Amino acid sequence: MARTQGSHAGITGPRIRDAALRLFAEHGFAAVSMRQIASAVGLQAGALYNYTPDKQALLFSLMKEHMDDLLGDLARLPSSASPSARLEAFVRFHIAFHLERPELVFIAYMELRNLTPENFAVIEGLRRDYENALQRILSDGVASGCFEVADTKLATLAVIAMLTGVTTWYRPDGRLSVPEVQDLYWDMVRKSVSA
Amino acid sequence: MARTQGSHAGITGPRIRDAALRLFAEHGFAAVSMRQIASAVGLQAGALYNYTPDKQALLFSLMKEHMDDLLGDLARLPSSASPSARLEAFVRFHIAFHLERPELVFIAYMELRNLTPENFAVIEGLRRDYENALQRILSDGVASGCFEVADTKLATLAVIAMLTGVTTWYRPDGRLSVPEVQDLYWDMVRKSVSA
DNA sequence: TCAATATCTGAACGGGCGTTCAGATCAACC
DNA sequence: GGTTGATCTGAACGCCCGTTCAGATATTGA
Repeated sequence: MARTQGSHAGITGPRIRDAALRLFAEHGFAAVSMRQIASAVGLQAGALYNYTPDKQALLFSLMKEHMDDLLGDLARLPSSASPSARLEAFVRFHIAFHLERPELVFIAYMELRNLTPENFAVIEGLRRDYENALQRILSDGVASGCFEVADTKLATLAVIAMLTGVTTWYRPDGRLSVPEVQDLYWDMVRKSVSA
Repeated sequence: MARTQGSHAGITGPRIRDAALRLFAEHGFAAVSMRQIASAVGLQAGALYNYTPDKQALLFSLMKEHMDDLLGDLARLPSSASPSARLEAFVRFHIAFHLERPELVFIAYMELRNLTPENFAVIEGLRRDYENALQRILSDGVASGCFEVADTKLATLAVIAMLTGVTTWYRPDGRLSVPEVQDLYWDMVRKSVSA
């Protein structure tokens, strides 16, 4: 027998993932070469193919894991509270989650068109699951009379777009802390769907 | 003497611009080659260089003209009305303008990182001018008591992000007309900044 | 009609691309 | 300590890249 697992596989794999994440976020998927990724990890390009079947799979796995994390964490939010409390929890969660991983968020939004049609369909389905979770909250709130929203689908997309925009300007060393940002966005969202 | 102007220049130039616009929007700047653009216009790649010094200038001119159009049209909105009326006009204008040119909007948001630092600074400056116009409206409204906004800078970015998101889902043959979309977004924005 | 010149072609330049693979290297188990 | 197999190198494959430019082509003013 020999090694049951590659001795470096457990280290090199994540390092490749991190390098690809950083480079894709900075320059874009199409503008980053496998040789650049390999160089960032201290490898030759060929060695990458011990860890990914091809460049496309590298992008897809980053986006897929990101969406799985997003939906997994979302599912842990309390679902029995009032629509207003659930909406507040959603807003605060969305902001915190996205600010914790700006590079993944950037990739997940910008590189959709670089996915193969099959991979795109998978990510798009997960994205829709996420949107549906918010739409459910808004619908419940409208049904119970605590929200007044003319079109829950449009409101869902509007709220998500507004919240996700935080990643384009927030800086950890900036004027506002994360809780302050959460408070400010929650105040706007709360009013925008209020009766 | 000979031709005072190239007989095709007035036709080929815009055709190159349009092809580049379409291809950049569909595949991304980095993923589109000069040969693809030339082929879409029925030329060899070398001929493009009669119309643009290089690929970067092609991207920059698209984005620069887009921002100039945006700011030019914005300046035509009435500026003497009440903050509330000015905000409504801004919201309706932003939606209509962006839905009329989804490809340019897409490029202007997605390809910023493919600009040279100098070109990026120019576009970023114009973008800030646009944001400042909205922030002025919000500040005036806060000063006159008709708006209640805790942080006008954050609210500015939040509103723009929310409105621009319309381009990611709106389809001309979809469920909602442009005026309906404008009404729905204006309703949400109005409430989100209300006192 | 013909000279002038705007426009375009076609080939070339040096270089980088994603991917493959034979063989070198090296760590873990017997 | 030798064997095994995971890991990696280095070279190669065919192809495409942005850009340049000499020369062909096309159109207009004279």
